Amino acid sequence: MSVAGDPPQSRQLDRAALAVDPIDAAKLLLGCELESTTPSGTVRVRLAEVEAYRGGDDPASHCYRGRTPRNEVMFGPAGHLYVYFVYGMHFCANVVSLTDGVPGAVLLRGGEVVEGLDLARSRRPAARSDADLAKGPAKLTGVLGLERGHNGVDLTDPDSPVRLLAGDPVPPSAIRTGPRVGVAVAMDVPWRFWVDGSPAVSTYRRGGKATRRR
DNA sequence: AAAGCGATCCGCT
DNA sequence: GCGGATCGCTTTA
Repeated sequence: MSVAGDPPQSRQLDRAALAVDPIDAAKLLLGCELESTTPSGTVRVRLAEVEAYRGGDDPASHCYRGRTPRNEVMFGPAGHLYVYFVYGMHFCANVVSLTDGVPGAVLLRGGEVVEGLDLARSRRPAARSDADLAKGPAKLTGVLGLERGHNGVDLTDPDSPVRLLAGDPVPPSAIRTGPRVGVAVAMDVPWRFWVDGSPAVSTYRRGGKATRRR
């Protein structure tokens, strides 16, 4: 456990810890903190909800149909940030897991702002409460100021603009699982993980095709 | 060269 | 609870 005087680097996650199956990486990431620094300041979020995505065997994964310019980062080394653009107006962020050449990642779906509250509020004026600031994947990238240019950043490098830090560990008994949000395939696998009772867990919605009538 | 659709959010009912 | 906004990536002709 960390002592008051620990330098920030000592809390930084290392690549080896993340070079594992996305399902294990997802559970590991709960309770960890993502911190981003821009000219506007620093915001840090404690992760409360994540989802695991695998590669060629996962039809919900961006890597299911092979390597393209868009998903290239997911094929690289673990511990890097994969940022993609969706719905014409939003960014979502993932932590790359597994090893070089084998795709896999963990989508960051929600967390609580633990530093830089004022900057976070200014970035998301629509938020109705502080718990709502990073409650959702695009909301989370919003408070951290993550955009296209952050794709590929190494989260294990102390000099990166975005860093991944260890936090207070979440006891396994506090971890809940269920199907992933908004995906219309592979609904049988419970690869969404969240911290029981956290106010920063997004509300569940089923994927479009899966909600079709009859 | 073109069209469809998505790992979503927000405002309105 | 529901639908519109909005645009880049991927697939298909």
